[in-house]
Amino acid sequence: MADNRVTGQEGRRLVSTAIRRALSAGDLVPGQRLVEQELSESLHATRNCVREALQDLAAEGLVELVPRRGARVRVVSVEEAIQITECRAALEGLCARRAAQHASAEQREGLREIGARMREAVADGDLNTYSALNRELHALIAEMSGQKVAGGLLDRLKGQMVRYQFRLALRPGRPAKSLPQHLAIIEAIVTGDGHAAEAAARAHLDSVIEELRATPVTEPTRSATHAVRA
Amino acid sequence: MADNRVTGQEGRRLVSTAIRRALSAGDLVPGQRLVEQELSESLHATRNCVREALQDLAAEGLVELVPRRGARVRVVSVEEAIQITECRAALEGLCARRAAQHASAEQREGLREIGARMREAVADGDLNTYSALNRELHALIAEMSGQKVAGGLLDRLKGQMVRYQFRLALRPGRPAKSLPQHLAIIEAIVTGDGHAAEAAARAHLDSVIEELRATPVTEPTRSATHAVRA
DNA sequence: GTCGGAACTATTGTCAACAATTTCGTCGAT
DNA sequence: ATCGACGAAATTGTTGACAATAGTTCCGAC
Repeated sequence: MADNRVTGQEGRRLVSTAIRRALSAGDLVPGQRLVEQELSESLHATRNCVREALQDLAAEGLVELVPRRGARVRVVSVEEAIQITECRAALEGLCARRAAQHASAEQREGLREIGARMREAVADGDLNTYSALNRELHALIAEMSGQKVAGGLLDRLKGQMVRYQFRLALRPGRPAKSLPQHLAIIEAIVTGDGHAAEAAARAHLDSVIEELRATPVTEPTRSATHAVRA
Repeated sequence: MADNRVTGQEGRRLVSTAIRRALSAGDLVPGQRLVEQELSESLHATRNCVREALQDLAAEGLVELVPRRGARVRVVSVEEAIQITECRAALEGLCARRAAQHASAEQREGLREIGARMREAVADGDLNTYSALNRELHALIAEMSGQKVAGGLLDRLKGQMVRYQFRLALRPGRPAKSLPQHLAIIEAIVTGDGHAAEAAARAHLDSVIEELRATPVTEPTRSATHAVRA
């Protein structure tokens, strides 16, 4: 099984997840070219696989596909990141409201637990755990709301934000600011106050927007030709 | 140029728009199979074109792509249509608010004009015109808001609703109910009252949800194999 | 008559070679 | 030195044939 090239629709999925991973790991930077042959060699897949995987990623808004000129990692400007977050505010507000309205007792208990663990993580200064809990919280709220459509849209939007989310989480003082916001969302949902839950979710993401506004402009990063690890 | 088959990325676009059109015209019903060869013949395109177009449509949520089993027109349940409309409410609320906040004087004037024409169309009982103005209004608000991301998501969501939108517009008494709602949205945006604009947009779509709830269940429509006109 | 299975058909998936296009470097003229 | 034209290399796009799979029909045994 040394150089058995991956193929078919399975390979297509493998290739796209490999690129996705490389993207969120920072191995691929925005603007970077994605050459089909290079990828097919480094990932041991057929060019066809790679091609189709790139189409999928383009449909998700992760790469930009210019005809006859190949694929690039899509550059998400700060302005666009702000707009994405505004959409997230609207959609997560919806999810929070619905979650508050009809969540089971166990689900509410689960929320409370995540809140407690978040408090702990921040107290311990454990950024990684806090970041993971953050994702877990937002995902749980989306699931609790029963809003599958909104959940799908949110996944999409978050996928396009990987770079910024990474950057924001590392900001000094960020956890101290976001923790109470998260706790407020949890409190409102547990209490069953839909209106408050929506307001809290919106307030949280408005704060993220504030943070984004203070983001230094990113240089267009034209070069950086490097491979994706298999 | 009788049977010069369309090809390439241009053909891909042509095929996908042809299918889109057939879909919203009702020539293709939910659940219907889309066989690559049939389509390539009726649309004078290569199978490759059709294949790629189908991928695009699947990415937009218009068709369902089952591996080794081909493409079908995706069936959108009433429940899902409701969820889609809830997302629309959240996103159009955002757009209305932003439009109210920073729209130019000419844009506000344009809104007012659409409102007047809507009134006329309803008074004349001209359903087609009213329906067209409806789409125009929503599109204009999205554009005025400057929210490109939200606009893109909304286009996507509306695309999945074609069948229901068609059905709802024909409902007796529907225009009489929706006209004042549309006028309220316009009024709030023209006035510059973001909060009211958001509330009005939401109220409008909540009313659409009410209407959807009163929709009879659609039969799964399994058969109906018919061609797409070129 | 019904069930199971075997051939057959219809349909999608894959590939490798070829075509077309862009990009980059080189060379010559001004 | 700068600019433009030309050509070579790199890269994407396209095609048609073939492989693999799902669906269907038909036949025979019980």
